[in-house]
Amino acid sequence: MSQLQMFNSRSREKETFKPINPEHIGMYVCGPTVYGDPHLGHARSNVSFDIVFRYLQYLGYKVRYVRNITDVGHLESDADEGEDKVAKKARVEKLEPMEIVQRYTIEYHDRMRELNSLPPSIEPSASGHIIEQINIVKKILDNGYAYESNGSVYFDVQKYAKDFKYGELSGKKLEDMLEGSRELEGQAEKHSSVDFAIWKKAKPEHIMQWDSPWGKGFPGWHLECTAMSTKYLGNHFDIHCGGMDLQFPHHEAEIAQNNGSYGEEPCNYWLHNNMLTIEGKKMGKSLGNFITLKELFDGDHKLLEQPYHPMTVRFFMLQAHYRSTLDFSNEALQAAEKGFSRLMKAYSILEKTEPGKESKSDLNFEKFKENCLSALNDDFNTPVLIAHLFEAVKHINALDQGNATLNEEDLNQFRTFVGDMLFTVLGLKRIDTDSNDSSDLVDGLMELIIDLRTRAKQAKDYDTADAIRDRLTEMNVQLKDSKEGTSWEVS
RNA sequence: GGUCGCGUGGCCGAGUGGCUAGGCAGAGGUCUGCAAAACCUUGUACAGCGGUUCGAAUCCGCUCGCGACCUCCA
Repeated sequence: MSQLQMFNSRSREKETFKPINPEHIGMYVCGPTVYGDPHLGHARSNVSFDIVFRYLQYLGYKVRYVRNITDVGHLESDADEGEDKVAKKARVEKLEPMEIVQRYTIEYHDRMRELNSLPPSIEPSASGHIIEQINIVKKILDNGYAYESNGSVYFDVQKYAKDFKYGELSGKKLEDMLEGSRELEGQAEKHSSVDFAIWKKAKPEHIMQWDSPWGKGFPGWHLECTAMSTKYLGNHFDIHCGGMDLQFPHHEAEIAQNNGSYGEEPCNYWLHNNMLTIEGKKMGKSLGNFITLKELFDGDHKLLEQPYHPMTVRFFMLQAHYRSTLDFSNEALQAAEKGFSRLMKAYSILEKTEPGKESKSDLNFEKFKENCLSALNDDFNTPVLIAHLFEAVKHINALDQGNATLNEEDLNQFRTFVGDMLFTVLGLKRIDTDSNDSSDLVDGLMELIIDLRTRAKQAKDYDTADAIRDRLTEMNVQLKDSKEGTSWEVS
């Protein structure tokens, strides 16, 4: 059996995963800044690392999954200038900042639940860890890697770079960064353009501010993750995840802060998911082409031809590798919708399949299982896993059509394993599209209609039979004739 | 401008020196009164030009095209 390998952004290589503790794993994911509706990009990141969480658990590890809520400190525009995102939204909406935070945190949770992502073990918020953040600032100051300037505290990148390596994660060279930048006239708070704020002085009118040794202020954006990851996972843990766009400056700053305060890097493995594109362009706030999950699920956006079920969206994302860019289009999502439906129908058949006396099938279960797990072990390669599961669909259909049989033991292990892959690891779940969610009355009426049509057919009154079918089609009710009889589905 | 990545069949998307990716669409078939659905079978490919090699979509070089980060974003 292959070992779990993951692509470590830190080394730019796939590495065999070796946990710090043989049983327990610490995993930190950069969560959302809760100042707006969760969008497709949030879903991609969330689903990508939900798979990591799920698979590690499937392998038997006990995983502490910490994912933060950023509710203060994340500034608009330039790294250390501009307004706090949450505060700005609060001003625009004429609400308390914490009302904004509450609203969008709930939105995020609701959407992620619809995507069937598991909640993290701990979900700390930045504003709830001000004391911890102040303590880290103190440590960094004590170690000499930061300086106070006019009530703010800045990380001294050039001094830090003398003792540690800076820029390795994102492949940046400090000289290049210094060369390419110019000092801002009259804004000499920062000694250098490459320095970043770890504590920011608050203007009197700033709504969110706390007392600190340096006066009233608020923490720098990068600091929260250092404070909360070290608090809940220790100074050095296993896996840190986030979007590729966070690699610089956010994660680079985290490494610097961790080194600058505790003298060691935060984690062994850095995992980054790639961006989602819309018509080949990155989806982004500034481009105005982002689609919120609510719009996607409701079909309420000018780019959308129809609503897409959260499970379709999840499956669509899992059909691409998390480190590849994924291009969004109606065509691609509709293809995913059909493929997903086929996969789920096959599992339903597998559930109902009766065991035979002996096994007569082309299925090589051990090989199939190994293929599936090898795919996951190869840096969580869900598209390859899904390809193998579609191979299983062929075997399942063969069982259904009597072209193959499995004895009870073989059938059970096959069914259990396929179910584990689909539901436990990939986190998919079935969509009820057939008569399951309709009322007894509708079921009864449909039974009556189908019976009348069947009688018409038996009497060779095809005009009536076709009229019934056409009228139902107009109402989006599809009749499906088969040897066993006629069933129906709302399309 | 600097740094990095990508270009696979009608569409999406794996693979990364020789061995079928897969899904959707298309084509053919089974079933059916017909159709749909379902199931089975199946064609088309590695941006271009050179090079390395017994052999390259896969390695190297160049060209073209696209994108990302460097500035808020998952």
